[in-house]
Amino acid sequence: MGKITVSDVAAASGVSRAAVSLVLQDSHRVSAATKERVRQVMADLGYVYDRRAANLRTRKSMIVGLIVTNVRNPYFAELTMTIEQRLHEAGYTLLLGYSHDEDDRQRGLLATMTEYRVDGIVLLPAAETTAAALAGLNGKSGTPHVLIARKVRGHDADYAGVANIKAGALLGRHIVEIGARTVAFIGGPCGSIARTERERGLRRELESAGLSIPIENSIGSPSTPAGGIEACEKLLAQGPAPDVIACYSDAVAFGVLHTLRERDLRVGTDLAVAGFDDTTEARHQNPPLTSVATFPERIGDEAARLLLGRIDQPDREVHSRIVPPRLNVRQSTEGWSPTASREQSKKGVGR
Amino acid sequence: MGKITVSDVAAASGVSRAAVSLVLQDSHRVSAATKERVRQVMADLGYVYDRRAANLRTRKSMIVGLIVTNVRNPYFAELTMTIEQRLHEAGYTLLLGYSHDEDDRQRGLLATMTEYRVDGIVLLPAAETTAAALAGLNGKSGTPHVLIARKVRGHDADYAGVANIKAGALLGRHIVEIGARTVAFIGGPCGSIARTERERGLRRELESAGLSIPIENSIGSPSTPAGGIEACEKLLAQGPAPDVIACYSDAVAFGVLHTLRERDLRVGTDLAVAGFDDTTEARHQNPPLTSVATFPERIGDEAARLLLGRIDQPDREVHSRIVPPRLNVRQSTEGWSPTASREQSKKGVGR
DNA sequence: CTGAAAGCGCTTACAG
DNA sequence: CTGAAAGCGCTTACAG
Repeated sequence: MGKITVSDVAAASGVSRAAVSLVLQDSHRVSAATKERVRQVMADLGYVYDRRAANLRTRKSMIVGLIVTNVRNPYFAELTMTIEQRLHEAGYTLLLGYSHDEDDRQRGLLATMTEYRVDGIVLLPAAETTAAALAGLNGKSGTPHVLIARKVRGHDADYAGVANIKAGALLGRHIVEIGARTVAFIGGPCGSIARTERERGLRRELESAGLSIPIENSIGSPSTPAGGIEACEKLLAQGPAPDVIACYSDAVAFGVLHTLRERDLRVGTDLAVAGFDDTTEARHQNPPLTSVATFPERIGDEAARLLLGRIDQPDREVHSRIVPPRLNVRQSTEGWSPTASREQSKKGVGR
Repeated sequence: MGKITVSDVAAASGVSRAAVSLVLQDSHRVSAATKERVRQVMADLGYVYDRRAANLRTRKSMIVGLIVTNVRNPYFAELTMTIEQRLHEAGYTLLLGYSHDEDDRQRGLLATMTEYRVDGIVLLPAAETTAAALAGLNGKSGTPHVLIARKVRGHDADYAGVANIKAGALLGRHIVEIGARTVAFIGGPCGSIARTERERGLRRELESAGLSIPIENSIGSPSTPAGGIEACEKLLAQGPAPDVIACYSDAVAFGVLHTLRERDLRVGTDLAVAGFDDTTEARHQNPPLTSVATFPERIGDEAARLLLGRIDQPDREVHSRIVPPRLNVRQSTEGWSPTASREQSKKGVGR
């Protein structure tokens, strides 16, 4: 009943412990006959390999840490799935933690993973992460790691993410093209680089056409439907709805659509709404939601590739992989036009 | 640059390795002064505790394995988040794997986790899991584990899940009450216990009111929006839409809503649609979706509790925690009535 | 192709 | 309160 070890297997099959270890690794230094015999003994005894011991000895762990803020967000769920898939293919198992966007929690998870001597870490940084909090990862006893989706100012590390300024600009141009005059940018964590960059791209294109987003029309929130509802209500409380509500993410947009429905504002007619990420749910909305695709599978893929590369060559130069976004136009903006909207106003709808 | 170990710390602080170990555990057998000195040395040297070595020695791991099929499904995402939270609070770290509903993959993950000597495993079994595939978990060198969401026929283990028959019955009664005559049950993995049970409860209530679900109106699919679209198209190809489409899950229902919209069938007027799980998205649909809540947070909570109990007492009797479901009625069924629907048919809408 | 010995980095009695 | 010794279960040169 006590755990069976290589020693037990060695004794029962009449070979040395080293020989058993070689069988475990399917070494060609052991005859086929011996291998078979030893394996039979293992099966009979119910031997189970102990990777912890093996890893301690070989100084590898074949474990990678994955820290994300939250997986209720389908975008992060997709990212997580892809990364697990790629690292699994490379023979790694994942140690998982959710930071809930809390710096303390993230710090604890990083410490734990370091103490387990993971071979590498994939980190989607909590919103307020400082370079100081990650400094330990780059020190002499650091851990190979890659940041995803959010960069951390002042922290030099491999990074995979989407071109957020470009993403904002794509939507900005589209807004100009449909002839909108008034625009709001809603949702997303206020300080975050991703939000800042999307807004910057958006404003750049709008301004080149003489449009702008009044400061009170840029409203942050958590990147969730609930956040979208809250931000949208704040926006509508300020005055008449703008021509376009650009949402930080599809998740936010879902909440916005909900709120607008409750107010009997017809999306795609009375006003236009768009999101970012292009989740599956976006095209299943009513009306289907215009969204800027940010390709979590590709980002996950690049992140896994970067990490494997760095584990292999810890001292190589730092790389960034920036995935280009794509605008997918759907009914939620396509249906809107300045005329249609103005007619509505005349009929008194829209307020 | 070579890794700093307890020996290095001991040498640098002039105490024995045992003493350093005791400091690490904050033992009262070491004086405060010594502790402070040793800790200072650790900080100066950049010492990082090696949990693998410690765990090897103490024969614990403080790691729990979590295997779920997929986390794109928001229901599973919520379950995962809750379990991580509870186990984290209890001091455990999670080893994660996605089975993608594949038996082979699941088998591999279970083997890996066993080899890492996890203290326990939380398993959301792949759809086709057999008792034989899990037999190893119950053997003499087994691992404490708990099954969630899906039972496995013939495998005796702790289990946390929702009362699926009851859930089906709740929806069945509601369907009878709104006066529907024709019903379909759409989506969900065909062989699975969850689907079978939800359908059984549904049929029981319908039959007690003289209604039934024709065999060709029970159509399986993956539990995703895409699965819902596929199953719904199959259903509509067979003839006129039924009064009610009961969907295996909200995920399936989202696909069904999408398909019905494309066919210009008005949900909540021409016909009724309902789902299971009551995800946040359900109440943000247009119209808001009637759904039977299945409380993933509560199931995750119970699962964590069961696992911790079993890790503590490996030989205790097997427990099941069955969470009662709740029906949340919304516009997608509430708006429908036999009359409204009949008027539609006369106008030629609905085909 | 095989065996005896050392060691990965920790903890735990045990004796002082 | 501290130290010397053994050991967790594996692998890796090294010598045969």
